[in-house]
Amino acid sequence: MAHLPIVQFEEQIIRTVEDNSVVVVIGETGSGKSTQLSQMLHRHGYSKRGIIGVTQPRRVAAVSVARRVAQELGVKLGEEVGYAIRFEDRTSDLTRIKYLTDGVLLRESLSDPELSHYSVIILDEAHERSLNTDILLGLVKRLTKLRASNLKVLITSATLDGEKVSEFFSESPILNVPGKLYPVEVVYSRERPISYTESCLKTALDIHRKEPEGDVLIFMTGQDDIEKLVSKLENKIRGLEEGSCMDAIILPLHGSLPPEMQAGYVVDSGYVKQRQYNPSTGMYSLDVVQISKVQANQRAGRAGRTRPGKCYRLYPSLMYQDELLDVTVPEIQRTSLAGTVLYLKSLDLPDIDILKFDFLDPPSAESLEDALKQLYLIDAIDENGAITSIGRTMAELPLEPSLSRTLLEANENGCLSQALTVAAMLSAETSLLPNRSSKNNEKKRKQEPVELPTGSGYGDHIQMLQIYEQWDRNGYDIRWCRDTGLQERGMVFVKDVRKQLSQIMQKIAKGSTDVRANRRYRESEHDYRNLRKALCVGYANRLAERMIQHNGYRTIGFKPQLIQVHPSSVLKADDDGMFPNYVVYHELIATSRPYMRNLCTVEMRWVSPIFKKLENLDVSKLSGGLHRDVRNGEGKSLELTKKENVAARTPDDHESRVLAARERFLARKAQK
DNA sequence: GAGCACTGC
Repeated sequence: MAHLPIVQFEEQIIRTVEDNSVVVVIGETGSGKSTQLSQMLHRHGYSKRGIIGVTQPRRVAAVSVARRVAQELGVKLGEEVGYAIRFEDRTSDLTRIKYLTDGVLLRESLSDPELSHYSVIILDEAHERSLNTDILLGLVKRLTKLRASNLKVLITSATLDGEKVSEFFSESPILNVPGKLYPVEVVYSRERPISYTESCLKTALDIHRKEPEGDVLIFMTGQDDIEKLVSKLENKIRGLEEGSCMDAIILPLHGSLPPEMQAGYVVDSGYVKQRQYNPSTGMYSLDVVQISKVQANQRAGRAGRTRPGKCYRLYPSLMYQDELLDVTVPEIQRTSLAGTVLYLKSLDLPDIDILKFDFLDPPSAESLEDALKQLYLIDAIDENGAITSIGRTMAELPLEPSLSRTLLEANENGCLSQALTVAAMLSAETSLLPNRSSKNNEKKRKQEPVELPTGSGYGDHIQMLQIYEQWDRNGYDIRWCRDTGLQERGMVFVKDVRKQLSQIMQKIAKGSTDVRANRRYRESEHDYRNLRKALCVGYANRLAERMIQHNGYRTIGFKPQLIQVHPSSVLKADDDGMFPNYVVYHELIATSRPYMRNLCTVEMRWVSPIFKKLENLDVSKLSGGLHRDVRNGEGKSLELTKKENVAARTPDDHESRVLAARERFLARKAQK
């Protein structure tokens, strides 16, 4: 510990914390800030009146840092030093230093908005600007005013961008702690890369042949490119003259492969694949974009962890200086905010105007209005933007709003156990299903793979339900997952999520519900009608309508977009080559084309309430009066038209009602 | 024959 650079600053740090309620600590990799700050404050008595909480963006970090600190203090993990991550709370009444993911701290603040158990909150790795960290920054800022006398806040960041955070916390002091990196020499390319994979290949081979021995770490944008480069490198290295240079081992490193690597050389392509959300179309896209200067410096830093290193940037230094953004666009500006807005609404902050919530980097008004619109469509807020009792209950569930809403509806519907399974399966996100085209899978397995259910023609949600039920029938045997090619780790995660959701739902429903996974399939229900109905209510903000005489769909409720069924979907066209008229989708994603991923067929008659709601939608009212003064009159006349229309309807004729509502909706759209 | 980068409750 004594060798960590931060230790020599202890006195200065404590003095600054004593005099200020917020302190920004800039410390590069290896400074020891994650393990030492908490211990320093503990030594100086800050853990006497409350817990010292340290947040981390990732679970592994929370666990490993807690373990280290417990070891350094010579205490048993879970006693004075503990951690809390989803599914795992290793703290006790003795705990004085608590490491936790920032998601867990957000959950805690739902039941304890002033975070009164804590005397100190350290937001670690704030430079990563994860969505949860950004929400916490805003909440903690409020707390420093509410609890000025008994709360200390430390924000740590690895970059030199501390001024902005300091400004946000009304000019709080910034402390700089040097890191423990070895020098890294940066080499730029003379020209911009034409094909960055080709440049990677060439540079890696050059390093291998000409530079002294060492490991090479290459930063690329995706699994596909990585796998291609690995096979190309293998071929080239094999082709090199024997004895002309050292042998090389080539290892792919991406999402599904856990280990962290040190390196002597870094090759930085200058690009990253980034996911971003477009609030006007409701669509995500995955784009290869230039990295920021911060990212470039972090990549270079990876060369200097264990000894001096070298970083090859496959782009000219002018491009670094003039084109790369200083910092990465924070996640809060790249994601759908429905969940975030619902969370904030459920906190009942006195300054209710979500559009004016104090974010370090505020998301666009458009993005917030999109979130409000979506929440309105699924009944989480009313037409004035106030949170409903449904919305309150939804916020208690660790799910995105559409799935929370589905669970509540399913609970009314008598199909909760099924909905729990679907919600848990979708929480796993990274595809659990075997990739049919993957050559490896087919070669590896000698015997015929076990056939998986295909959703009975109702789509991917139903397929997920059927798969999980089949696993249940097989006694949750992990070998069954292996035989069917399902992701084993992923399925275990689903089981954990399902258990957690079941417990919360039982609490909400006061224990009167049956959440057993095997409850439904023993009965004779084959059309999954109630479940699909519940999904239609939960996904009211994600509805698509098939175009006439056409197999493409049009999104409803967004700027209309032509979208296709994703090729990975189990939903196939019927015997006439047609898809169903209406579907709800889990996600819109533009890759080579705009696609809907994970869909469920719904019936026309269930869709009419959605059109009705869209018809009544007035975003200016939802956003708590932002434009209310200007549009007041217009809003009133619209109310009248709506009532007349309701009166004129024949209640029985569902189809014509849907069509009429749809027509009005489209007409209104065209007027705008 | 077209594909999903990370992470979290």
